[in-house]
Amino acid sequence: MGQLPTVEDVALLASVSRQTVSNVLNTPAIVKPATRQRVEDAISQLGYRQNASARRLRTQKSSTIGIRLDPMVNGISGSVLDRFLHALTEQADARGMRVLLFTAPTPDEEIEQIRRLRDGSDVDAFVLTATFHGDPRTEWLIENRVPFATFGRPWGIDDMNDPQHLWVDVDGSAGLRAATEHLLDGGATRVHYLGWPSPSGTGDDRRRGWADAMRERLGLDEAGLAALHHVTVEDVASATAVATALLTAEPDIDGLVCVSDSLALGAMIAAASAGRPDLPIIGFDNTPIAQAVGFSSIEQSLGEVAAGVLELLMGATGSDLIGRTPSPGEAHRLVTPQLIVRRPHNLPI
Amino acid sequence: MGQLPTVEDVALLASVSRQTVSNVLNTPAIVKPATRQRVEDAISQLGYRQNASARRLRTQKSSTIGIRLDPMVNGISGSVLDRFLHALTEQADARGMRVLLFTAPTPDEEIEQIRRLRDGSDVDAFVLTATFHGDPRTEWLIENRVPFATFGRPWGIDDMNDPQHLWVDVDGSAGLRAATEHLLDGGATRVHYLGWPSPSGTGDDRRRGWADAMRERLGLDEAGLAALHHVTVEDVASATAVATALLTAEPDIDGLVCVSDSLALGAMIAAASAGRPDLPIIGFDNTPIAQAVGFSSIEQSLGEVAAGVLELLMGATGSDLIGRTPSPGEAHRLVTPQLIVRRPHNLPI
DNA sequence: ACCAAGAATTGGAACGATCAAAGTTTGATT
DNA sequence: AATCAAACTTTGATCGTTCCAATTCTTGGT
Repeated sequence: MGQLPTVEDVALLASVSRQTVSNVLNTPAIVKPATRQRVEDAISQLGYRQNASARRLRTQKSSTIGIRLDPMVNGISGSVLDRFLHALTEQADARGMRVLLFTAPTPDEEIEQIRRLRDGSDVDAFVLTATFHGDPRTEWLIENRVPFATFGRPWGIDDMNDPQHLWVDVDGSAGLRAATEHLLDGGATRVHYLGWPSPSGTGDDRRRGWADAMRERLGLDEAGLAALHHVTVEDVASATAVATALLTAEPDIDGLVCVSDSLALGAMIAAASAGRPDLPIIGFDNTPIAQAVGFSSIEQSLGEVAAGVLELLMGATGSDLIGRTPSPGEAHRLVTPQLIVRRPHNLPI
Repeated sequence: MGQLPTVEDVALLASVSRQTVSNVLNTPAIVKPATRQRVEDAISQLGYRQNASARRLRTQKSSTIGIRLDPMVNGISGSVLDRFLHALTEQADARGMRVLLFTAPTPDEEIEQIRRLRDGSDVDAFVLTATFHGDPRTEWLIENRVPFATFGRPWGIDDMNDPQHLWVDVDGSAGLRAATEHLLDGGATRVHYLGWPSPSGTGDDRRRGWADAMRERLGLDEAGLAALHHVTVEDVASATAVATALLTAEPDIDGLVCVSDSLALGAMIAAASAGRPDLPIIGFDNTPIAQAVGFSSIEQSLGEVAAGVLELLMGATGSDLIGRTPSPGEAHRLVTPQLIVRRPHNLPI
């Protein structure tokens, strides 16, 4: 039980050279089947395992993806990043990649961290989350030719189609359209929307899904939409207050779609409190809270997002980082979320 | 902008040898201050960064801690692991360590993953979470001399004081005692407890805090305690049902402490629904849900837990993994959680 | 049988850092 | 001034792997 076996040991046992062992490991196709078998036997007999550090030193690749653990992870929607992380780790593993975490309180310090991890050849590609308008990180990454992909599209109009910026995002608009149409199909006609203050890339996109559905199905104009549109910040208490006012002012409301589960929870509380426990309310993210309290919500398939990110970085089935030249149409991916319908509610009647 | 600079380049610029540069980096104390300064200038002038792979290959250490991303991460308490991960990453970084993620659906597959990461010298210590009674992982790790520490104490009586098993845990008993005493101080006398079915290491420990406080303050005997003790699984809907029954059967209840925020949420819903919106309810974990809905909860200081884990693995201030011989009394750490009091509730009145 | 062309395999060098041991300078002591 | 110890610097070897160029082995056509 002394030293771990090396390629040398395997080669000796299989009566071949180091390089042949290496070939079996890296390019098995060029090794004659009989030889390959002998080497593989030796490998499993010795319990040999490639030394990652040596391999990385030689190849100058780390087979590691870096991702920042968002400090804003708390809050009801925190579990989204969590689930994404899980899916990413799992799928990266299947491609022989590892996921390394780091933290940074600000975008600038994140860039500094990225530089450190990169220069130390600790990480060879990055995944960014929570992109925002005018994000300095993507600019820096492109400029310094660091491979990366983002979960979240860039919210500047020009950047959106930049083939150098690989991104995967969830089609929030489609999600809210589906939610709205679900309510309209159920016979509702006064479906209100509770969203975040504009401008918000994500928020405005989601609102559009609701607005489009309402326009198409009911022929509403902008003024009609504006009358059904309500705004509040991402906070349950504020949402409860706004929704309470809404319910008082608009007693004929028969459906409410929300930009997030937090707002939906606030609305649920307000509805229960106002004696409207059966008002259909739909949230976004399908967080544990939606499951627990029992309201419908729009579920992002984070597995698909993770798969998309890896595909953009590494090609469809590759296990190596792809060069930074995706064909223009292939640099982006929009994943369609799914409406999870829940009834009845669990809040007090 | 061609090659990254190496120690050689730095040495050349500073007119010293490779080794002197290495000494400045690793054991600065033995280098004459003037020389050290010259080397440091050269380093920052060239923007030199140590190559992690080379260093690891030579030293046979990866400076990396592995942690499994729990598949059970969903659920209301999921954010606990999340926050722990964040704290761990941050503090590991301060000690020059990195955190690598992996996943595994079962304990046995987790062991297999650990073996792979270890043999490839990808990771040199592991942090385990969610330990359970008769956990095969800790046994395997001890047997194979893989450095590790767990967040969560071992729930076998023998293992608890094993100096080979480093662990940090939160003193759930102290947390529930504090919560209970807070209610008793406020004048309550009929403080019920809503917990998980026994046996559950964590659950039974938390119950003990409540039971001790009630015994000491009110002189209750076992029968008296049993009458105030209610059980349900970790699920909001079940908790709502049990709490509803409880409120009907025991109208004189004037306080309820719960083993988790999920159960507390269920109880909140039941209380609001039963016309007892002001019944003081206290949860555990201080999840986003407790903040959002507005009930008191017991907060685990995950920063302290992370610090404790690293301290056990690496010594008080070290930046190297410590040998596996902690003094017997120093192998464990129990962190005291803190009661976060919230009023008023945000649920409908 | 012979040879060329391709497939399969080999040994030496290199990746960039640290270790170990030998070499040099410095400063105090006699 | 000579000597010696302590402090610091230098050089060569090494970690385990893959790359590179050279070599040997097959195979099939003439």
